[in-house]
Amino acid sequence: MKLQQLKYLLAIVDNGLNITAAADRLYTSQPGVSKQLKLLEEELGMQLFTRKGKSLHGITDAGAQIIERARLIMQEVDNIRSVASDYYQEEQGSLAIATTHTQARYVLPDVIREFRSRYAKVSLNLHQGTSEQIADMVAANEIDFAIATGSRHLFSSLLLVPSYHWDRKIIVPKGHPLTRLERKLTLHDLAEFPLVTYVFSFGGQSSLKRAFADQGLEPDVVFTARDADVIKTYVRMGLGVGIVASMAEDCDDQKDLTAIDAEGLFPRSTTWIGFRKDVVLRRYMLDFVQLFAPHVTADQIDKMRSLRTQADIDKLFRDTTLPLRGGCKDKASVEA
Amino acid sequence: MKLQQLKYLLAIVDNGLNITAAADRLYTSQPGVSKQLKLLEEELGMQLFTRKGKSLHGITDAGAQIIERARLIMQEVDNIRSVASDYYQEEQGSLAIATTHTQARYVLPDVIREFRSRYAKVSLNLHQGTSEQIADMVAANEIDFAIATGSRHLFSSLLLVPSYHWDRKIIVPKGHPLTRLERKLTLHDLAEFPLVTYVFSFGGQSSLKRAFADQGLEPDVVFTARDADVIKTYVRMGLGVGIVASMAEDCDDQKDLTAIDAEGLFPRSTTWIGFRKDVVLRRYMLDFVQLFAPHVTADQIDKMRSLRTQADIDKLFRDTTLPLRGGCKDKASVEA
DNA sequence: CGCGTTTACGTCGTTCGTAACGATA
DNA sequence: TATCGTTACGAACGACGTAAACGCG
Repeated sequence: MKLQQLKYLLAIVDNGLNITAAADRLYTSQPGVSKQLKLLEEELGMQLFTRKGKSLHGITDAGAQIIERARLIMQEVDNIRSVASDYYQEEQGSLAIATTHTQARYVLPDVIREFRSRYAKVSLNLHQGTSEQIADMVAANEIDFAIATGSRHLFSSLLLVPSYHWDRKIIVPKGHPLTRLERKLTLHDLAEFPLVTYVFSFGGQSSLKRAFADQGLEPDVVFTARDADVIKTYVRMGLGVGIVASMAEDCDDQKDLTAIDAEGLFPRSTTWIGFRKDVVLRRYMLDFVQLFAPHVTADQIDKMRSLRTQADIDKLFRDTTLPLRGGCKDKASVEA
Repeated sequence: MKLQQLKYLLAIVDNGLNITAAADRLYTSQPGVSKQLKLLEEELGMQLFTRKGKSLHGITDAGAQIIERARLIMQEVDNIRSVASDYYQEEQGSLAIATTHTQARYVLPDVIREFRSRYAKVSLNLHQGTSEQIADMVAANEIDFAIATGSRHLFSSLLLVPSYHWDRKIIVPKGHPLTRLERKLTLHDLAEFPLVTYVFSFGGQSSLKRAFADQGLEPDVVFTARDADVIKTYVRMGLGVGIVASMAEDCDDQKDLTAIDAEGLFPRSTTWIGFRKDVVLRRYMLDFVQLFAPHVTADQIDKMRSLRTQADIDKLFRDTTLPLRGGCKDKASVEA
């Protein structure tokens, strides 16, 4: 048995049992891949795949178990390389992050600026998508970190570190009736207006819709989008009242928009950063987590290296209070 | 990186960082091993070992992590072979069992006879030793199953399946005063006589000594041995009263010895069979467990394949009542 | 006949064992 | 000088890629 045979095996599986496609992906010749598979099957004394003529057509029961273990092996091979690289070239490597628009647009810029200044040689890859798309990238082992809100059920193969809380903000054009409200805004007030908010992808059941329903209200959602910038654009057009994540409030918006704090109106959300249980975290990766979730102590970061279950993580952060993230830092002008 | 390099690496570590010894163990040349280590270190870009002159003298920090992962990889390689072998040659393989004398001499013969008749082609290796020696064999990954009583703290890397309970039996020469006792035997009665029993290797603190101490008694242990046959021999010589595991009562003993049930005098013991968490169990191994612990159902056996923590095992057997093992099957004659 | 796999074969790089050399205590 | 590791080198082996054949739809 050779590591290369296992690598080829996984490539075949990951390319729909098409040896030619696997060979292309591996930048090698098709007969070579074919031969190594044959050799592996001969050594193990069994067929890993069922055949239909010459083509591979399915995976045998034992084959499935073997493939699973082969994945584990290749993962550990990567981990060995990681440990070694971390040792002799702390500063070099790559970091792939998958996240949603809100994080990528409003939260990560500061984090990434700081990270880049510290690790100029680490190449960064930011992948953006819905929670489901992020989960797919996780499953394909294409990313190092996933950052999202809620949707924990989609990410059971990751360890999730809770990073911060956030509330919603109501975005309206300047001079909108809601800005003249003397008292605290209520859901009833909101239900009076057409609403513009996120496509309900995160959190499964929309916590937003439920908040209205709990008060017997049915909101008039006239438009949904996946990102706050689009929502704001339509709010500017007067299409309706925007409901966005508090981080999505931009200081620049204040020229023509007013953000109203919606703290308490909707359940508070928690954003987490997650990484695969079975992957070695390099130094710069740990530092990234700490930059993203600054409340995490150096001690906690070091302990994370060895933890392998979500229960361990939960225990580690049990007594930690998460920060609450707002949007525009210039508080005075927001109030004005 | 090649699997062979990892294999060589582990051989070096397991032979006290002596490359020559590792090469001998691997049935290959010393320069070959040396070279592959060099290549591995070059590929990883770091030293796995510290050197003193040319000799290896220690393991670097990162090296230790890498060695650990290499072990995992080689284990999974073995597991892949196991899965394959189980698939195409159910009947062939080997089975190494480490256990104490009592099991090997009195309990396993029946189990192994049955096992051999079912799997004639599986080569059996029975290793005998104290709990500590068994633990060493487990650590060296030399055995498939460990069977012992108590001593759970020594076997945290194994999953332990509780198999049966047993009490002690008191062994005396025929016509001994204790055989003429009209009432139930007590510890006070026993404390009157010199005692012959096991070396206190299993269970750490001797539960036997404690039982006496709890009643303010100090037993006069005149002789200890590691196995019941030796104890019986000395009981026959009139050295003292023997205290042995109930399984150690042999029907043949009745010619010149009398066994007295000591149920209730000492805490009941539980014998378990354990296997490494990280090893694939082959069909014949599962069958062996079932032969050894017949109260385990086929369903439970199948589930064991996927369980990986002791808590899972405990849960699986929570509602199972263990059998109580005695010695000589011919009850009537024992009473006589 | 197109698609995908297997077979055949020449080339090239790697591994292996032997033998000689080097370093250490 | 005994022990242990490295270097050197020729032989054997294995992996790779190209070209051609095969089997299936």
